[in-house]
Amino acid sequence: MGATKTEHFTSKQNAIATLTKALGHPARIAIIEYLIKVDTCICGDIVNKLPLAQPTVSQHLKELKNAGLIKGEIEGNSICYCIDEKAIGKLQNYFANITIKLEKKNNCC
Amino acid sequence: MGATKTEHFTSKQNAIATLTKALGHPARIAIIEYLIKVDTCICGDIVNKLPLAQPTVSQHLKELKNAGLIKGEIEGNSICYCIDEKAIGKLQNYFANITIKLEKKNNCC
DNA sequence: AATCTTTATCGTAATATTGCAATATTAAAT
DNA sequence: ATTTAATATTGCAATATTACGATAAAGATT
Repeated sequence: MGATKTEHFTSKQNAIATLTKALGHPARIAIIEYLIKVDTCICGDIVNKLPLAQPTVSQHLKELKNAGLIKGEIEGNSICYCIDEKAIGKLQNYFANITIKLEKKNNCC
Repeated sequence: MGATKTEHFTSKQNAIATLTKALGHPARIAIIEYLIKVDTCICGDIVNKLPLAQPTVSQHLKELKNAGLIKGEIEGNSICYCIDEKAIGKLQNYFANITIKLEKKNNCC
């Protein structure tokens, strides 16, 4: 095997898993953090900021985009990638909700 | 290759990526949600609640535990797994922080 | 138009993940 | 002491991910 059995889970569960999976790599966390740090969205130097080869960075960006975490357009020979607030919002909401539920719960461990 | 170059990223970035990676699978999301739903922590029937074979569930539980998202002990022939609030707290904090930073930022896309 | 600069894609090797059958383990129940 | 019931481990096949060199694409610069 090796393929995730997504069809057996709810669409909500798959949606969250898609987002968390996309963030499940330090390079992609670093990309997100860099996008937050820079003032504008134009960040053509993102490759130089990461300890990875250019094709690798490009691939990570693609995965973040596929997951809906970043949006952006190619602008000439530079690029404009931004964080998609909606995706981050979903995650924030999800974990805030879990936290609330955990507070009401009596964990034995 | 195929191995993540963790050594090139900060320990904070790796820490978050470890947590998100562990949640990057719908089965593990489903496990977390089930642990929240059940009243007590004793949830020996978790295998029956998931559309996966017992060894697969066991493996997912192990990964969640390795990532620090759940804690628990074996109690005889049943098991007591709980969510580790600290790990969820870290994630909640992380995304809440990003949300705040994004609000202050002017995204162009 | 030729060159430069930047990002994307292709191809591929190394490694990791997913899933499960078979088996082991471990403690409770009989 | 056996059996039962539940979880863990092992081994393995299928698939996915990670990383990068080589190359392509596409607009900017000269």
